Amino acid sequence: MAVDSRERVRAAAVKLFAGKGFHGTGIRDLAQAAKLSSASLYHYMGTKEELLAGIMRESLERLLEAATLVSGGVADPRLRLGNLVALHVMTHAVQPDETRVVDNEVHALSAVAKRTVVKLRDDYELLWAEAIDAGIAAGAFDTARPAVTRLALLEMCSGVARWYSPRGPLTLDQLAAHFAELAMRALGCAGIGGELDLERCRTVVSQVWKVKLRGTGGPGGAGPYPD
Amino acid sequence: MAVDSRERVRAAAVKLFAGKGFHGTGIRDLAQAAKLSSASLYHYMGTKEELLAGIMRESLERLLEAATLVSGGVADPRLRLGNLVALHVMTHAVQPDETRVVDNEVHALSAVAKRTVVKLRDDYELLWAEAIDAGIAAGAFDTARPAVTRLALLEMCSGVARWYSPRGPLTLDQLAAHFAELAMRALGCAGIGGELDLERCRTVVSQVWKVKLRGTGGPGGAGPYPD
Amino acid sequence: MAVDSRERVRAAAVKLFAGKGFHGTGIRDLAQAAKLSSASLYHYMGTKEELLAGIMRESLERLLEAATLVSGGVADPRLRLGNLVALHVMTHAVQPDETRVVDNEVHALSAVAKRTVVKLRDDYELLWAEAIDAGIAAGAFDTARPAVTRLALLEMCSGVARWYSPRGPLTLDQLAAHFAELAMRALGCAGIGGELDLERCRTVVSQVWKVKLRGTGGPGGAGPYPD
Amino acid sequence: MAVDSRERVRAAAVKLFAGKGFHGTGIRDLAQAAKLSSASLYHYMGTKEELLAGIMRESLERLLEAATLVSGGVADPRLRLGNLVALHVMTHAVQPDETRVVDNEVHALSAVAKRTVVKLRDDYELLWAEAIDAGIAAGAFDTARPAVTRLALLEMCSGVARWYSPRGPLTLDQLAAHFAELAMRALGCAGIGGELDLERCRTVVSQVWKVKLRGTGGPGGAGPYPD
DNA sequence: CATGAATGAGTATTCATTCAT
DNA sequence: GATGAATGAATACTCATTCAT
Repeated sequence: MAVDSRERVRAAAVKLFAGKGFHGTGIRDLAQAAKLSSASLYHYMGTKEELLAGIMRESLERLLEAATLVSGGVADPRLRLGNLVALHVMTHAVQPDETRVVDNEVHALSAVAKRTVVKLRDDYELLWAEAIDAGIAAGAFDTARPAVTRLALLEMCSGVARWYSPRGPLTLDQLAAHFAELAMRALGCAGIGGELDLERCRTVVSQVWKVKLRGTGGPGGAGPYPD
Repeated sequence: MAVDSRERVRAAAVKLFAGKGFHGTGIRDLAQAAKLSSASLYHYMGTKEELLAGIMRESLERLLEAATLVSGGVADPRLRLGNLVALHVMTHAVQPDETRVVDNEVHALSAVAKRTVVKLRDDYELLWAEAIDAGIAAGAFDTARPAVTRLALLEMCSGVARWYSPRGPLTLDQLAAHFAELAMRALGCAGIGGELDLERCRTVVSQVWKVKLRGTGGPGGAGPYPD
Repeated sequence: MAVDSRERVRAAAVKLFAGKGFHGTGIRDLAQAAKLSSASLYHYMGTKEELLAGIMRESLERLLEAATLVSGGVADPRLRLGNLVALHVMTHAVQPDETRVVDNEVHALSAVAKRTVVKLRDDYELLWAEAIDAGIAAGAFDTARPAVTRLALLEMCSGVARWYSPRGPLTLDQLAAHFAELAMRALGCAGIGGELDLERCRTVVSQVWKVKLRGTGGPGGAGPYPD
Repeated sequence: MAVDSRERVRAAAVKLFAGKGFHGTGIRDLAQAAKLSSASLYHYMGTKEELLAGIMRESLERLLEAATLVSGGVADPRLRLGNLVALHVMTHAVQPDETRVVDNEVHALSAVAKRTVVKLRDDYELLWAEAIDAGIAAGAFDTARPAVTRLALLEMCSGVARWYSPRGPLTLDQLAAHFAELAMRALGCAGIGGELDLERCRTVVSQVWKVKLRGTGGPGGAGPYPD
């Protein structure tokens, strides 16, 4: 029961912070969404800001762990980056609320908490940077401004959280593959889509976030974006 | 004096809404930033929400006008999209606060205001969609999922507002050219950078936003992002 | 405790609204009078206007119920009106704050609440109108302008709330009897004072308003009005 | 022009204070109704409270003067009181806003201003008291509680300001005559309506308030109260 | 004569948080 | 574990009033 409540609070916070922003979400909103009184809320959380910080830290830790799992030991920089892109896109598609909170609510953090979060984010981006640099060093990638390109690709992939719908025409794998292809093109590198380990990415996302995924299952109907 | 104050309020709101979010910005913050008492603020604005809505509407109207100016009458879809990309990137680089407010604070709008803003955004995106569709129809572009690619590119370009610094190593033109190149690659289309009318984009941004631009001037020193 | 506070808030509101008017009473005044912080006030009320509307509605419902109790089943229109007058006067003497709020603060109500209150007031006045009309039809009453006379009598009786003091020389019964006599004279009808059921009126007032009445007890000393 | 504005302010204040109460009327409401900016308002008034006090004092002075004019030198107490009643009713019918402000907004006055106003009110009521006492002494009036009866009659007559409409079926003279009759009945004194000097009352009201009256002209159509 | 600009103090209401039960 | 009660501080916004122009 306690665990249940704790999770309900966490889940409510993620959804509300994503939808209305940290400052736009009141403690009463949280209580209502978690089916608890606002006083009871405080059995399961510290302050509202600690709740936010916990969500962000945990989300980034999961992303970082997942990224390590899908990129570690992959020698080919192209595949390494491809997996990173696929994972990032899948994560943002499957957990849009968590990722939007991470991406949009840093400003609401205290200086101390911000430091932690920014550090995690930097560690994560380093994986991308290393893959890109390695690809350039190996002559596989071609881009005049690696850092700019990295930022461009990260933003492109993070944007998925803002528009992807699981009820749309794309499966997770199709989505991830398309973005991996876009990334490779951006880096001047012909399609290696067939060699991506999408299943591994899916499995990792599923494990790290403890969610079930519909896998490669077909589309679920007309979504909010046309194709 | 009145005009001055009105503009100070608007400018303060843009900066604060961008930095701390609409709900994170108090009327006292606004007053302090505008060097006015909180009561005096109300000589120059309606409600706080109307202030936000005004900023968003005006920003989108300017973007839409600018986009029409740089894309209208450009027959080649590649050049048309290239100009749209360059303009979008320049706008987000030059006016990062306005564009971040537009991109991040829609949730704070009332239903009525939201409708207006979403309509403007849709009109704007239509210009991109038409250029991409025309490019595909003409055989110039190659992408399996035009709509997904469009969203990916838009997010990629909008992200510029989150990290670009005018004090960094890239000039506006270099930035815009790089993103145009990324877009063309994403659409499977060889570099046409040389034919982009970057000067026209710069002029339009400058006029529409009534700001002076450093033009193609060299880099200003080390920025917050490495290259 | 909760009930206590709720009642304290209601009682404070009645007294203050009566004395200084709705708009003249601040939320801080209410809080102070209810011995609560202004924030705590909101545990026991909705908005300030809902508090007012609740007071007015409840007061009118009680008055209407009481009037029905003392006039229902009384065949003789003279006695029926006499009882209505006695009840009205007693109510205004015993609950001057509630009745003054009802009589003076309608303008502070929102359109919706106003409708409800006016409807109740109309229902109540209908009892008077019916008794007067019946008395005329029966030849017991004689007045050229029944509607005008009704309004005149109502205002005359309501005025009691503005000047009567329980510490004055008149008991409730004496007051009520005097006004019943005035009403009968106004309707050209010889004194029937002896037949009025003042005790029933007193009992009904006492029950409906849940107050103890000194009954027919003698005067308590010199009051604010001379006799 | 100045005089015009001053009168517009006064007129606006009377109407608004009567309709929404002193505390319910903002300085901006006054400015709008007087077609002036809120700053300009202060060319024609002191503080808002002084404006109210001025209105109340002046209204009471006019009423007192008028009452003196219609009752002075009238030997018969029945006629004297009859004239006072007729004048009071006419005044409340013709100037409902002024009289309602006087009757309802005393609580908004400062202690000093309240003293003046209460003194004037007492002086005025003394005229009624003297007439009633004289009538009793002369054996013309019969009432057990002269003071209570006086208060009852005053409230009855003042109520006219709350419901009379000049567009209703009663002319001023009919209204005044009816109330004089009610008063006489209340005082146990047969009809002396025919001897009332209604024309004199009308003239005095007209002069004192500087208004034109439709005189005894017929009814203007269906009004808000039936007869 | 008229007003836009300005504001300190105030408005009603909500905030996140604590605590006794 | 759960919550009704409570509140100091904050919220967005309005008040009556002044004054320079």
